[in-house]
Amino acid sequence: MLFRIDPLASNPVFEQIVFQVKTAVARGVLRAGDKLPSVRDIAKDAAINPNTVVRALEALERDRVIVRRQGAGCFIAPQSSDLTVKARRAQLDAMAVRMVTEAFHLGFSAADVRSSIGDALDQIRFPSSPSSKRASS
Amino acid sequence: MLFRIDPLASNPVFEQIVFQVKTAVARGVLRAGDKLPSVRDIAKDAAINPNTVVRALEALERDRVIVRRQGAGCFIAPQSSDLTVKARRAQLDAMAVRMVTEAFHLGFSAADVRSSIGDALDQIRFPSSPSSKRASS
Amino acid sequence: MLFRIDPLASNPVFEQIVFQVKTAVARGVLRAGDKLPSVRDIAKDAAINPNTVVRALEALERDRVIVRRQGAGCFIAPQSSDLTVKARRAQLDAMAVRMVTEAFHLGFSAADVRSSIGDALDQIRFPSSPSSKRASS
Amino acid sequence: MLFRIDPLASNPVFEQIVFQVKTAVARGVLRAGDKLPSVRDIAKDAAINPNTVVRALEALERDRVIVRRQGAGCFIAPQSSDLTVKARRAQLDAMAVRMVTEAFHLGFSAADVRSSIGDALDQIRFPSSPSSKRASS
DNA sequence: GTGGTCTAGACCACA
DNA sequence: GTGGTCTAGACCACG
Repeated sequence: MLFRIDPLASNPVFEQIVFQVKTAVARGVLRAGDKLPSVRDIAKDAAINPNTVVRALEALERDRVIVRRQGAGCFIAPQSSDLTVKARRAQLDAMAVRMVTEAFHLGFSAADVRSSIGDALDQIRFPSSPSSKRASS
Repeated sequence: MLFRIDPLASNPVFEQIVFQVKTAVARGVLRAGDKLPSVRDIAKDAAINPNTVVRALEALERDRVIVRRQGAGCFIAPQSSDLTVKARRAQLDAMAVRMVTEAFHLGFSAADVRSSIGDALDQIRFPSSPSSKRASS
Repeated sequence: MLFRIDPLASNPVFEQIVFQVKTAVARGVLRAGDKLPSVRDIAKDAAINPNTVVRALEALERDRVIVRRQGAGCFIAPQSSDLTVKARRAQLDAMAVRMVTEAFHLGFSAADVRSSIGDALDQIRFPSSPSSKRASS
Repeated sequence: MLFRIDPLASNPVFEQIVFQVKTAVARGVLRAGDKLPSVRDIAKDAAINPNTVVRALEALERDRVIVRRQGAGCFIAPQSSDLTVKARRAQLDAMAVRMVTEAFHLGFSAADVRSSIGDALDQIRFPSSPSSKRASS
């Protein structure tokens, strides 16, 4: 897997990596058990500092997107979350409010927002059982 | 108007102020021409440094949410985006992809996302002329 | 790159920095991707406070002249205006009216103004594609 | 004469007054010897603070656009300047460089700038002898 | 009274 | 090392 790092982007490099892995997982490009390239390979491919790659992997492990096994490498984790339903719901709603507010200030209508969200959802490979209760606790 | 600042939150204090003003405008609590409290008053209310308030107001002026007038105060600006349709659309879509991706990793379904967005949209007071009403969702 | 700061000038120090960077870009001295000196170096060179430099860089980023990347530095951005043609044109015309009016009160003729503008234009390195070549002057 | 004050403008109120007087003179709407309304009339018309009007008149007197006579009122002055040719030329060129630089960063071409300046010049009523030597000293 | 600018010095996040 | 944020306190310009 290759990462496309935009050196002129406003967000940090490590965050770009994190988001690209998350996107790949969400779109089914990466699946549970898949192995990520080594830190040094990622760093060489993307021409970035290995420490930055490590930071990205730490963030991904924190979010339970990957698991890091000593000497073996990093693997995509089966989807799970250790957050409570309430906490997860609060995060989702906060993101929704934020997005909708910014969209308002950009001059978009409610229909515009729904349309954009719809387009984004179409690119995601959701698990077969579409219930919000599948995540743990 | 009062600001609720969480000094322990991960996002910067000045950004919390920015978002709270944007939310108030989007919900119709603040309207074009309304005057914000003075820098000193906001700082005292929120128990933060006046310079931090100034930084928030600078960001709000940059986003055309308020105008700052020396000696007079800060006022909510009439909504007007000088940005290209293309640039605005790109921002909206990026936010949508980001939100949907994060929602996926939190274990939510497409229906959950649509529902959360719908709830958030219900709290916004959009301008009277509903521009592009496209078929969506 | 060195900055020449006049602490006694009527315009703010941070604005002097902003204008000097913009001039350097317009004259081709600085090009897209070029790295600016660090905040601390600029502050030391110009004998001003680092926060003042930061303020200048924030203004330059707002105007899309530079991008700031945490931990990496500040870089000249590729030229790209996300502003509406109408908004940009309004800004240009306002500047023209202002300049011409002030020139009149300084006792200059129309020819003087055109000559001065011509001299200034000769120092700018415009992009290769000469967009709208309208009949003028 | 009435002043149009834009409470949402970025520039100070007193500066708006100054510029409107200068524009009126440059366009021949106001001529040497014409009397301006009293401070209190201007303040009442524009719904602004009398002190702000006084500040504007002081600035206009400093620029030799008007003369203030005790008890008589303010009058448009015959065009003159106490600046040296060199100083005036420097001011003109600085304005030109500034305008051209900003125009560059807005994405305009040299032709665009010349055209905009030409339009602005067409609105000015220059004195019959179009020489830059008519101003004093 | 309002906001605008500048200084000095601290601590944190990113590469 | 880089920039990002915050505090504290000063002085000036505008209404």
